Amino acid sequence: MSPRTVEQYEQIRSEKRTIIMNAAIEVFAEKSFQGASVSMIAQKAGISKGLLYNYFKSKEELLKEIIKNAADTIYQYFDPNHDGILTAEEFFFFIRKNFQVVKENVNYWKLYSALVLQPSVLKLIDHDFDEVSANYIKLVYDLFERSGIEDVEGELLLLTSMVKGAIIQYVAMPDFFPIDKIESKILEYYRNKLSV
Amino acid sequence: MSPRTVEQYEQIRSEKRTIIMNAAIEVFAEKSFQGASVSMIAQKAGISKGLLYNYFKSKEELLKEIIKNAADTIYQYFDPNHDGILTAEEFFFFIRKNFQVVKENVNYWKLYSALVLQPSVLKLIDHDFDEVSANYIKLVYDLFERSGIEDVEGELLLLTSMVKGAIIQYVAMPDFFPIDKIESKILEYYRNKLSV
Amino acid sequence: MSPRTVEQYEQIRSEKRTIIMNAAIEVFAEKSFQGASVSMIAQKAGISKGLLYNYFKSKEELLKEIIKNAADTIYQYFDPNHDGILTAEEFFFFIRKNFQVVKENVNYWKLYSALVLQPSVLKLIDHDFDEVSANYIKLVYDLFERSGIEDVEGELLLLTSMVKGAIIQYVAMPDFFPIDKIESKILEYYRNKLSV
Amino acid sequence: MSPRTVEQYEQIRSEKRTIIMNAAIEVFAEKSFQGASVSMIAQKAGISKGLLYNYFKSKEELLKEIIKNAADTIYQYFDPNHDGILTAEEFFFFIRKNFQVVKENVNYWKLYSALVLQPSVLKLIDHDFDEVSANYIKLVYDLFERSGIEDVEGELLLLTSMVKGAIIQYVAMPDFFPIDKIESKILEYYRNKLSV
DNA sequence: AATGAATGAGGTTTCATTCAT
DNA sequence: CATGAATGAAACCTCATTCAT
Repeated sequence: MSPRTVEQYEQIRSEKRTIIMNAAIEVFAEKSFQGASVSMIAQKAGISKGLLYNYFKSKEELLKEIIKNAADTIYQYFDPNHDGILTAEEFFFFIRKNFQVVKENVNYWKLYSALVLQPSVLKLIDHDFDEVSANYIKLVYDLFERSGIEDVEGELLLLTSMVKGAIIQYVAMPDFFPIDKIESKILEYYRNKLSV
Repeated sequence: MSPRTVEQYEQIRSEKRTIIMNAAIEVFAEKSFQGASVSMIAQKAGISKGLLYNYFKSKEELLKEIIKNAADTIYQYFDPNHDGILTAEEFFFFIRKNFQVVKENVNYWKLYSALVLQPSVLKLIDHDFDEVSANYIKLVYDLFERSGIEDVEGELLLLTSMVKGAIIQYVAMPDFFPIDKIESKILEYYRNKLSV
Repeated sequence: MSPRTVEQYEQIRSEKRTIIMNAAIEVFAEKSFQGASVSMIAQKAGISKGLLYNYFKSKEELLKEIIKNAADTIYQYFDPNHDGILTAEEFFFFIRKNFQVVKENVNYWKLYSALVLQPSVLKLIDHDFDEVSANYIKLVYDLFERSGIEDVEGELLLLTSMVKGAIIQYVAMPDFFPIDKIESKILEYYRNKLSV
Repeated sequence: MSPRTVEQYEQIRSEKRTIIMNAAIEVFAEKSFQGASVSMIAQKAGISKGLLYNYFKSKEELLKEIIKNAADTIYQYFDPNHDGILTAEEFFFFIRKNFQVVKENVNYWKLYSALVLQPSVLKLIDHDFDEVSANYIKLVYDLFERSGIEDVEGELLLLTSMVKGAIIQYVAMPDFFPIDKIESKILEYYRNKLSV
């Protein structure tokens, strides 16, 4: 009958936050940020609307936290060794990792892809990850240059287009789009280009 | 002040419909279907809410009509000569036309791209165009096969990914993404493949 | 069947605004700003909650408009002739007018008196009227000085206290507090002081 | 670590009750009864919401207890010697005490003044003190009569108005309103009237 | 005695849609 | 054809209160 300890409370909060955020990712992905209601999210999370507001001070805040949380997770995956050099091997690893992360978080990426197209919501979210992303692009740029590729900028555009196009088609129809096949195809393309 | 003829009336109606639909495309693209209010659309179209409902019986209907109308327009562009054969030249024309259409209707494609990611809204709209699209893919398939390309399916996946990836990046940031450059790059890629 | 003219719409809006504001004054006076719900106000005004928001963009805004509107009305009563001189006669008239205005707008003054005690709400409202009020006090100050009153500041404090005390007691219990009697008493007090 | 005695427990409870009530007075004065949340009060008291409900069974109950507690305290100050006679000296003492009590409990009086204007909340609270108050008025009435004052009722109205007006102005702006000056002024007024 | 997670009713606000004019 | 006032359902959010620990 003694009251819960601070640790117990913290664990409850942390676990419930995760439950809510996961529920929200699902509903946002299905209905879009604006189309999803807080009631739906609470219901999917198995809690009352009121409690959701105990954990997140608004629907907007909930979205921000989801993005922030995902960004933090992805940082870890992609933070390259900071020697400033990206080898061809690392590049292939990066591509594969990229697809793996998407496959493991389809709903998150669906949500994120929709946000990218929605300026009015996009401006709500932090863009810390943009910098990491830009750094990575820079490393790939250097790799392409070192590998004797002529039109480096064009090749980078092609890379981002292929990858983003594959991801968008996959998250739009995860049960039908053959993501593994396109992944192989992209890797194959670069195997030739980077003439390992 | 002679009374207007039936034709005149119909033309007026048709023009106003277009004005409303264009306003709606803009607002939908900016705010998403759910985030856009009928008031905003009416205001942007320069008419009253009531009149909007005179032309479209609901917000949903308005969306459907936009999609249908765009599909009709695009039919015209892409309906190939029905001889069942797509030449390499026609293929290149098709790619170029594709990008041109996107560049001329950025907001429409932004809206459409967002819809593709939103199953709950997507199911509202007609999918007549899907068939045309599938036919076209079939023609490209045949062309690739005829051209001695080995992994035809993989190559098709790569094509749709590159194009969709380019489009999505462009509509997300039309002022910054170098769409012409990626267009050239894609064309170049197929110039090699199709060994014209 | 022809649509309403702009004038007709303006009249409707103007009349309904007044109806809503009057309903709100009553409910605010009875329940306080925070204790009054928009539903109550709409019900008392005989309209739907939604319509209220067509006229006032928030409950706060409604309060502000009430205060502003009242201030404007009261300006007219009290704007003195701008010769910068207040005669004893004018002073008596001012006191009487003051009480009359309160008696004719009990609920408004009840609301206003409560607001004065509530800093968190008070800061929402404009204080344009404060200046007019300060000017008036200045004129009374001069009158008292001209009339040979010794402790002018003390006498001013006494004046505002008597008047405000009378008003507060009256608005708290309008059916029981003998406002006319206290009014006479105050006037009598100054008749002696100003030895007309 | 000997177990606490019943007395110790009760003292602890009593002290905590006081802490909570003081916190509540502050928050009620700042935000009004309806605008203050139980969370704010608990936070200001430095305890949890749950514990607050251990001491007071509802927000309403907390308000009632505050009023009751204050009334009890004030009884002590003002319960006159029960000989049924109020001397002029005692009257002056009463006035001074009155202002002193207000100055020492600004927030309580601010809260109380706001309540007086709010019938819907006012009816929640006990009005035991009203009787004491009425008795006191009676004693003052007698004093005025004995002192040869002509319009006794009018003079009583003036008295309550002056005092309440001074208090209300003071509690509305305690840092600016010169309460000591108006206190002297009122005392002076009665020194003349009661021709001591 | 003490905590804060949890609820649910009810508050404020928005908006698709209808309708009198 | 055209207006915008009006509605009502449903959205977001708050908060007094309860309860397991």
